[in-house]
Amino acid sequence: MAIITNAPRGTQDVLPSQSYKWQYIEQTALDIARLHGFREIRFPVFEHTELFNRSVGDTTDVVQKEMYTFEDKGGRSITLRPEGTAGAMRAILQNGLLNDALPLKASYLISCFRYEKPQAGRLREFHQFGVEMAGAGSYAADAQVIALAKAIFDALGIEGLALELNSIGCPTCRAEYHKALREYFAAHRDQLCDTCKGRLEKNPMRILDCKNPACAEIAKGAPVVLDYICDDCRAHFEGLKSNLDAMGIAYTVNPTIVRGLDYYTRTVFEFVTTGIGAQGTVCGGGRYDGLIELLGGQPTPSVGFAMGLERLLLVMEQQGCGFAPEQKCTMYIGSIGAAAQQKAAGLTAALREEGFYVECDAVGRSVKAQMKYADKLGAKFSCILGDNEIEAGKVRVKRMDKGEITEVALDREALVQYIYHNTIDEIVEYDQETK
RNA sequence: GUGGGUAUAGCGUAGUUGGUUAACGCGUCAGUUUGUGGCACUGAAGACCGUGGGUUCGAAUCCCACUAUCCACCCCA
Repeated sequence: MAIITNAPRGTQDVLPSQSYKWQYIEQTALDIARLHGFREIRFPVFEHTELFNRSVGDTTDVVQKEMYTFEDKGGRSITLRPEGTAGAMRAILQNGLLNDALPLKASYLISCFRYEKPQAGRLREFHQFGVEMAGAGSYAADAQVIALAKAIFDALGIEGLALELNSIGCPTCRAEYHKALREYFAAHRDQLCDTCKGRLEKNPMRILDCKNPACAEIAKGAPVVLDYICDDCRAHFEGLKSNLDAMGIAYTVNPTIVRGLDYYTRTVFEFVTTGIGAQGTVCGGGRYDGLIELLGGQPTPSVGFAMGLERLLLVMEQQGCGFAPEQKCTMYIGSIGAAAQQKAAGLTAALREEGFYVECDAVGRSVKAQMKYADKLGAKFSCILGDNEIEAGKVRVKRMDKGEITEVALDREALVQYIYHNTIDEIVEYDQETK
């Protein structure tokens, strides 16, 4: 079969047999966030390019080489969102949401686009769940946001994610630190890799993150941010740590976490795993106290995180986590002949109104083939309607797992009663299991 | 952007000293006597062997290029 074209590079289809996993993850994240007071916000897939240049930072890799940017027919420069925070914050500002009681708490479930080389856990179109908490500058807000991420992982049954924490200070003390770093690395300039030589001027903190063995070795002796942050930033960081301790959330301080987006200040954190390949960051976030002001609003401190849904799914599959199982067909109503087909269609519609998942023949198959199909659907019950049944007003309903056949009156209420009585045991069992 | 692996029906695979109709499993569809699934059996559909060049009498098989995909670097979720 000749297909016109394949899906674009780095994109992925989610097939009907897999979509329930996505629905489960999405619903769980949304629900848990709701318990923490975060309500969903939706905003455009594309924004003015300027928004990302300004907020994400025009020296970052994301902006410099990974954005899907194009000119629309009105001559505007438009960019497919490479992340969620910029758009969410823009929407929050534009709609005046910060005029209500603060903090403003919002969650989002979005697709993002980055022109990168695809790899395990890295796609060109990928999906994120994230939250923003604006108007709360306290370390307590950081702790709550981190606790929410943790709660979502727990609810999904994910284990063993390591929380790594760092503070990169505020713009004032970070300038001090940059200076110290430049001095240190300048002394080792010859041993640095080429990219790091470039980073020396633009963003020396990135050198700390370099995987090149030579750079990593030099970085070991480099000044540590935490030694340079100002008293306020230090107090914030210490407060966060003790708050996490109080909540029983384990973490390690990792001074090399830097984050690739410019808007971060003070707290930065990641939840990482080693089980799904090289792209082990499942969730990343931090504080961005200057972002709203940068976008033209009043100075408003904010925190948030984003988690990669594809990576979350990889971790869950790797760990054998359960997903809410797909709903199986409750009843298959087969038929022989046109009159019976009509009757079956009517009954099917009626039982669907009752909230049952019911199927009937749409192909015109033989009785035997219809039964096979019912079996493939995993139908709990089946029956076959023909002239005899219509005349007698009764139908033989088969319970597929046991093969038992019961004669039931051919009407909506009788069938509902039958289904109810034959599934009540399972409902009770299920309730007991979930208690 | 830089490396390395891979590319044969929907899925998973076989197919080397290059030689006629490209094989197998799963899946799909139909049937195995009259209106009842799972097992078994029979049969059918389904492949321009990634694309384009080249070598050769002859290429799924050898060579080159391209593309896609996977993994890693990089970057990040």
